[in-house]
Amino acid sequence: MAHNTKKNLNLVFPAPGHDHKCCAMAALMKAEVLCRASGKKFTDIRRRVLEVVWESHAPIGAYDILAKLNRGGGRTAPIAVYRTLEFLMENGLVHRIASLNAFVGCAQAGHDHVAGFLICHECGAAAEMDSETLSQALDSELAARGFVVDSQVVELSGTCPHCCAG
Amino acid sequence: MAHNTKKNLNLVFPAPGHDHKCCAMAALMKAEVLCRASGKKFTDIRRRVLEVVWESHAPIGAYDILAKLNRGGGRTAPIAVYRTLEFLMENGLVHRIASLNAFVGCAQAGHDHVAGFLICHECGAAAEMDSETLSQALDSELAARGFVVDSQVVELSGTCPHCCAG
DNA sequence: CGTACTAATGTTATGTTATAACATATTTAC
DNA sequence: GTAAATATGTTATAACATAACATTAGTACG
Repeated sequence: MAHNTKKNLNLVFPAPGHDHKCCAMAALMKAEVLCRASGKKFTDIRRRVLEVVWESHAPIGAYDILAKLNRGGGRTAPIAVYRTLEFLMENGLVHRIASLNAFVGCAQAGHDHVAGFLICHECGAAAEMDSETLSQALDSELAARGFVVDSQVVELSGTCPHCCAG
Repeated sequence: MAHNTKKNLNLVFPAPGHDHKCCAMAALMKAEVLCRASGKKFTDIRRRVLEVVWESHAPIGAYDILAKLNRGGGRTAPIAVYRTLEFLMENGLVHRIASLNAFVGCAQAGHDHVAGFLICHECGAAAEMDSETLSQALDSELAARGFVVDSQVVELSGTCPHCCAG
């Protein structure tokens, strides 16, 4: 079996000087639209957690999210953050990065994809790697050997293009 | 670029009724040999932790290891387990499974490989997947796009052949 | 041998990540 | 408007991991 992965590795690391407000804004609007479409409630805390997650492209820990929510005197509890993250993950708005115990905004919300991640340990940013073809090929190879995959964690750490150049 | 992954996915889930004593024994002997060869000390606690890890093919948490070390009245502290696991990982005798916060014996100690894991959520067993070719291909595709990989976490969960059959 | 050095382990405390259990409030459907 | 479902609040604790420093056990070399 031959396959060319080139066209499928749809990987995008945002440039250092990009207009990040746009990323965040777009993500929030999309979240709102998606929730509305599926009858889910995009409540205040859900919006605020997602805003915090989208403050950068680097995965952020639950307790760091908590601290940001509570900057200025809030009293939100850890469990509230975890519950909210669970909701956001179930609805494809956030991903968990197991190797970092951290969370990152989903760059392709609404696409119902299986994502892998590239994590730059220089700038901290994580990019989704959309390698559906590769992953499907692997899964079917495995299935042929009797192992049926139903979830995956693929997290590659290294240096991103911008930091390589930097 | 074409590549056939078939011959490289060297994946082995031990059968339910296999003689596990042999697995454990072999792993311990190999550890001893490797340590001797590299001038590292295979001390008592290192041996005992590795024994516990090899009690099964299912990844085990650090605190579960601790509990087993202390069954019968020991007073080993958590840090001792973590230090020991660090040593065992540095020396290629144990792997960490990030998605489970758990540790598993290395099935190919001494080979200096980059491993991925298949984890069965029926029986709990984890098998190393030796897909050097696949991984190298992916890494070079990524390098071509400017991302230089230097470590990876690949953990696929699903149902193993024995549990599929069972 | 013995002493200085390094590696390994012990001890105590604490930091970090995540969830359980139950109460209250808000929304939705009828 | 009330019951049911959903969402959030409150308190406590479980589970995972490391920091800082003391002590012990090997090793190297005079």
